Order: sequence, then structure tokens, then C-alpha cells
Amino acid sequence: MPKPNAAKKNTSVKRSGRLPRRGVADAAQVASGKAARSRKTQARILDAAEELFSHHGIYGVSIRDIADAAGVDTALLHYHFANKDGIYEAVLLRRAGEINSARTRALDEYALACGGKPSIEGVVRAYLHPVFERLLHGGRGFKNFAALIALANNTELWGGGTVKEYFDPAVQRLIDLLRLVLPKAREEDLYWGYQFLSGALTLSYSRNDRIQGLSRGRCRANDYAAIEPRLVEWCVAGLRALGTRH
Amino acid sequence: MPKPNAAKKNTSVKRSGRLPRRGVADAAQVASGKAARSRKTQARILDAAEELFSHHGIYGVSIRDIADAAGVDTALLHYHFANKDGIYEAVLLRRAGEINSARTRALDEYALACGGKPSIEGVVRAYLHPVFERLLHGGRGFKNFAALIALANNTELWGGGTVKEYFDPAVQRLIDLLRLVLPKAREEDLYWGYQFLSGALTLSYSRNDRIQGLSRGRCRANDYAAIEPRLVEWCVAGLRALGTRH
DNA sequence: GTCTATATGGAGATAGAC
DNA sequence: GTCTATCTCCATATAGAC
Repeated sequence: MPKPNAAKKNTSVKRSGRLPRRGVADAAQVASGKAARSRKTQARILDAAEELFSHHGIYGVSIRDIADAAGVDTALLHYHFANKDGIYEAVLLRRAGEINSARTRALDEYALACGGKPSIEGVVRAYLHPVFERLLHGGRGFKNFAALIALANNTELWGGGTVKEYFDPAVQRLIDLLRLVLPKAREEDLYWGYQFLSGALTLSYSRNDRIQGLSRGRCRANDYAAIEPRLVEWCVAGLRALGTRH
Repeated sequence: MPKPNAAKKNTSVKRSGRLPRRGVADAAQVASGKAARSRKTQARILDAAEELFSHHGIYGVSIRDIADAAGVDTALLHYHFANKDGIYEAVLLRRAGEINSARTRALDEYALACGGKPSIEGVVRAYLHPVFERLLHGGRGFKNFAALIALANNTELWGGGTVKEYFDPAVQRLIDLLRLVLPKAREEDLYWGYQFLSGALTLSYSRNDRIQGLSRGRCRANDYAAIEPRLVEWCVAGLRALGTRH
């Protein structure tokens, strides 16, 4: 069994402070060609890790696999990210903030735009759309990230706490709005609703394509254009039902 | 990366034919004390593997871990199951048939009992109840198995084909009945409905307990008594919505 | 059927040259 | 910042004794 965390003795974890942060790079870094190259290398490493992790899970991938896929030496991975956990964490953090602030923003904008009259459908759509937008137009990297999240979401691992901080606020904002639309709903039913929504959503962008075989080709697991409107209808109906329980 | 399958050269995989099959054991096996002990040992190995796999995934667990947890030597695991893939497969197959034939049976019984007038709720309940029954009263082994299925369900691994044969018939029976209840539904919408149901269901018995933190303790992820009725309502409402799309 | 002993490879990690 | 060389440990797997 992998030791709970081999990075206990790891003092250089804060190296992740040197991760590519678009727009926050200081002058010295921008000026230096070496630093720019470093950021590119790190991005390539993270891209490779993201893809491999999403297919095989953390333990199914070795540091050497990642290094090979990125076309660099394993020592470089240790230099930039200290150890495997550091790579994994960096992969998650790279996109977790972006997608979740997009979600919160979409919910806030809807709350304003609906003129004090929010609907279940409007709220659900606002929460879901940022993900589907990126699944449809965000390129391969985001799809890999999403598949990795799907995997993590069915484990207790789930990013060990750091990631929660990025994902939870958007969920709480979602629940807040649902509470407004369904004032008679019991508190716990709103959370169960989110749980069911979350399960369907993550399976949608996981790497499980069972539905293709089951439906004899009628549905393809990653046909996001087909999924989004149906998932919205599904969740709206479910939330309405849960929100009006006796 | 783990070689796609280290068991290519593995000729003794059919040793799994010697797995505990209640009621099919031949006289020689029943008579022998050694064989009985062997079956017990195998069961202990599978119990340990089931638990560990469900927590850490296949690659997160070593054969030594399993052997230690089961209190036997690693050589025994190779003797009984040839290799790690053999153990994994045996873990899945041990329960896959049982739960899925229970599902099919429940659906068949409902189809008879409803007197030609099935309801969405009746069908969904028949499909879901066998799992929740076992989650609530089946002991720790079944919970571990379920959590492992949840993990596998978000991966492309998914038992490499053998397991599908056990799970798919029950799903097809479910879809058949839903087609009767929702005659105007488009074929693909029924399958999408199953996909969403499946995602919510597997998350319910996964090891992810995020909902506890999110709801500040109001919900606990494995409170199956709370989940079952809500999940039924959720899916019934969703299926009705999907089944009446324009 | 079970355990001891051991072969062989691959894992994560680091020191030090460039 | 990147690569070479190498250390140490643990993984899977098998042969053979009991």
C-alpha cells in the first residue's frame, strides 16, 4: 500500500508557489528566458500527468511514465514538484480554481439577471454550463482534468482537503440559490439533490463509456451536447420533487 | 504504468473455476477437509482484497498488502489466483452475478405483480431495492464491493468485459420495463436516464463523504435509509421529464 | 495447500556535473 | 534548469521444501 504520504519529510512542497500563474509572474521571471522555458516545461509535465492520471489513477502511473510522456527526465519532476503527490496536487490546483470561480460567477450573474425571480432551471443551468462549455470547447486538457475529477470523486482521496476549498464555495452558492427557489424544501433534501446531481455529472465526464454498448451505439458517453440539456431537465425535475417532499 | 495485462502469459487463469461456488462443489471437494480449508482461505483473501481495493484502487494495493491483511503468505495468493488481475477479477465475480440476478428477479416479479400496469416508481424501486437491501443488511463485505464498483464505474477499466456480462442484463430489463411505462419516450432518452440514475447511485455507495462536510453534518454519505427513498423520487421525476421530451 | 527463500525488475528519490 | 548516474526499497513472481 502506498504510504499515506511519503512527503511528510518534504520541506520543499511550497515550490508549488512557483507554478505558472498567468498574470502574477514577477518582472524577473518574465525577463528571463530560462524562467519562461521552465514554465513551459512545467506545463508539459502537468499536461502529461493530467492525461495519465485520468486514465490510470494516481497509483497506476509512475513518475517515469510522466517524464517519458512529457519528454523530460524524472529528476526534473522532482525538481519542480518535489514528489508524486506534488505533481498530483499541482495538476488539480491548476484548473480547480478557474472552473469553480467560473461557476460562482455564473450563479452570481444569474441571480442578478433574473430580477429577483430565479427558477430551478436557471440556477441549475448556471451551475452546469461552465463545465459543459469547457468540455465542448476547452480542448483535451480540460477533458482529462474532468475525467480525473470523476475518478477522485468516487474515492476518499479527493485531493486531501486542498481541492475542497476550491470546489465547495460554488456548491454552497448553488445551494443558497436553490433555497431561494424552493423555500419549503428541507435543508437536507437540498444537499441530497446536489449529491445526486453531482453523481450524474461526474459520470458524464468520466471515462466510462458503458452507455455506448448498452444503447447499441445510440448514445456516446462523451456526447456533451446531448447530455447538457437532458441533465438540466433531469436535475430540475428531481430537485422539484425533492423540494416538495411532505 | 502497469503493463496492460501482465497475465498475457498466464495459462492458469481458469483456476478461478475453483472459486467458492455454493452448491456446485463436487463430492471430492466437500469430503476433503483440505478443500474446505482452502475455500475458507480463498474467502479470507478475497475479503481482504475487496476491502483494500475499494479504498485504494487496484494499483494502490500490493499483493503483500492483501496477504498481510488476510494473514497468509503472498505465495498463496499466486497459488489460488495466479496474479493480481486474477484476484481482482475473482473479487468482482464473487458478487456480480448474485446482485444482478437479484435485480433481474425483482424486476420480473414486479412486472408480474403490477398486473400489466407498471409505474415508473415501481420499476425504479424494483431495480434499486436489491442494492440498498444489501447495503443496509449485507454486512461489511458488500459495502466494500459496492465502493469498489463505484470506483470502477468511473474508469475505463470496468472489469475488462467479464463484469459487463453480469451487469448488463439487469439494465436491459430495466430499460425494457421503462419503455413500457413511457411508450412515447425516445429510445436514447431512456438510456440517458439510466446513465444519470447510475451516476447518482454509484456515488451513493462510493467512499466519497463530501456531503457530510458540505451539509455541516446534516447528511452522511452512507445513510442508505435516507438515500433510497430520495433517490427513487429523484429518478422517477427525472425519467418522467426525460420521457416526455418534445 | 501452505510456507521459505530468492530472483528480477521497477519504483521513488537524490547528489552532483553541466 | 536540466541531465547522468546511482541508491535503496518494494513490487511481482516462482522454485522447491514441507
